[in-house]
Amino acid sequence: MTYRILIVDDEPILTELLSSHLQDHGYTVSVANSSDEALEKLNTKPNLILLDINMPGMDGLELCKAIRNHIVCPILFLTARITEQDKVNGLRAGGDDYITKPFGLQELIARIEAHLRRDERNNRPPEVVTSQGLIINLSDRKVFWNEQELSFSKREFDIIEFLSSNPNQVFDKERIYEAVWGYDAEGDSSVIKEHIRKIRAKLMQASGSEYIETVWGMGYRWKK
Amino acid sequence: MTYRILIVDDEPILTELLSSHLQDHGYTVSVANSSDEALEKLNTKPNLILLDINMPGMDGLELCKAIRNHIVCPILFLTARITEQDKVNGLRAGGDDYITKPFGLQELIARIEAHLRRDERNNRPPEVVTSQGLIINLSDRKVFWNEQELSFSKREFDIIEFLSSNPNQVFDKERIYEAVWGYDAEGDSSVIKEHIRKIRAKLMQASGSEYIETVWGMGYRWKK
DNA sequence: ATAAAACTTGACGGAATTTTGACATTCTCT
DNA sequence: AGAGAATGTCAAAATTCCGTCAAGTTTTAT
Repeated sequence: MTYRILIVDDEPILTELLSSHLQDHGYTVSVANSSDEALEKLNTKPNLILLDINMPGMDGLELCKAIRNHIVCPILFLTARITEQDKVNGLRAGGDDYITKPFGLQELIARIEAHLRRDERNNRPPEVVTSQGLIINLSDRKVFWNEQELSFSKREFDIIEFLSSNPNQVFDKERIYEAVWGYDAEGDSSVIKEHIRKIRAKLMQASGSEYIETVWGMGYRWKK
Repeated sequence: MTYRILIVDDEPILTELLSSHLQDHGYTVSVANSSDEALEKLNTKPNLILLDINMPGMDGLELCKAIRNHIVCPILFLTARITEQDKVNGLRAGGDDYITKPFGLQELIARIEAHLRRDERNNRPPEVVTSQGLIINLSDRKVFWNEQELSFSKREFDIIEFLSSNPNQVFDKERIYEAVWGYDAEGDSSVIKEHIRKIRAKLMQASGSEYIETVWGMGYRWKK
């Protein structure tokens, strides 16, 4: 899953820097240089918002409240101020965290990740059930065939998770590789056929049926 | 346990009356006569909030949403209105119940108690009991194996608390480190395997069984 | 102040996983 | 049918990860 982040700040230099840095970390980034623009860009359905608290026109705090009327996602304030009162005001307006300028990019990334994870944990459906008694529990990362638990390695489970969460769709090896290894991973996506083999063997041994179908020349698909 | 109740209403006469009545029933009461005051008084960590829906300035519904961004507790609306639409609006804003004015004090107490009871059931497990006689008391920070108390250091207990509160889920070392040390802590999350080792040794010595499972390449999980 | 306990660090070996590459098989198209 | 490309199989190599220990540092208790 690749996350979308909306940056709201009126300093183009800063937004430019942040944007490219976040993109390097695999995020999809939208930028708004004004409050109005920010409200428009909410339709990109960001997973997280970085919000400069000092903005001309509508204040960052006001904007925060306005945003809260539309979507639910973590909102992190970027600010030079740091008084306790500011903090209270920000949280009161519906913000989730404060990051004071100047901040390290590492810290920024760490906080973003923390909030995204927390947010994700709050609204993740716990499990996916597929045909004929095979249960894939995504939060526990366990797979059951009837009462029996099947054991999969990390990569194997990640591939199962990706495919079974998007049943009946065909994904080529590059796509799967990107989803599981990461967009910037270097390496040969031909490893996948080996992992697929292992997965198939385990599933077949336990259940006696095929869950992953090869679509020749196109990729693989999870049958449902 | 004595519960804290926050009353939010702009009519001093009413708040005065309610306050003394609730105090007679053993509750600790805070009063806010405006929305701003209400938000400030959230730091008293009320267990329940009585909220007048008709308030000057920020509307009761808005206030309710704002409160919801900060704490989780039952919110009961006090209102003269009673249309179905109002009810829907209120619940949508995050309210838990409606009490229409004028109301009997007995009824009020009854509803408050009902909600407190329900709330307590929902999110205050004072202790976690896991398989075979192991008891983890989170509020006292003590662990028992049958009658015998086991001793854990702070870090050890923190890790046990985090894992056992989220049984069966797998957390990688970074995630555990973040949860226990804090998301902005610097340091090497590899310390965790050493703490895990200590925890396992103590639990094994006392109970003879494994509670923490290693999921290779993914992290650790509390078996339940 | 001193001792004890808790916490952290780094290194090592072994174990499980992941990757690689050679080769076999299957499929598509002519 | 046969060439070429894509996929499947297998075993060995490379890598990553975990458990353990010993030693150093910090914190807490006496």
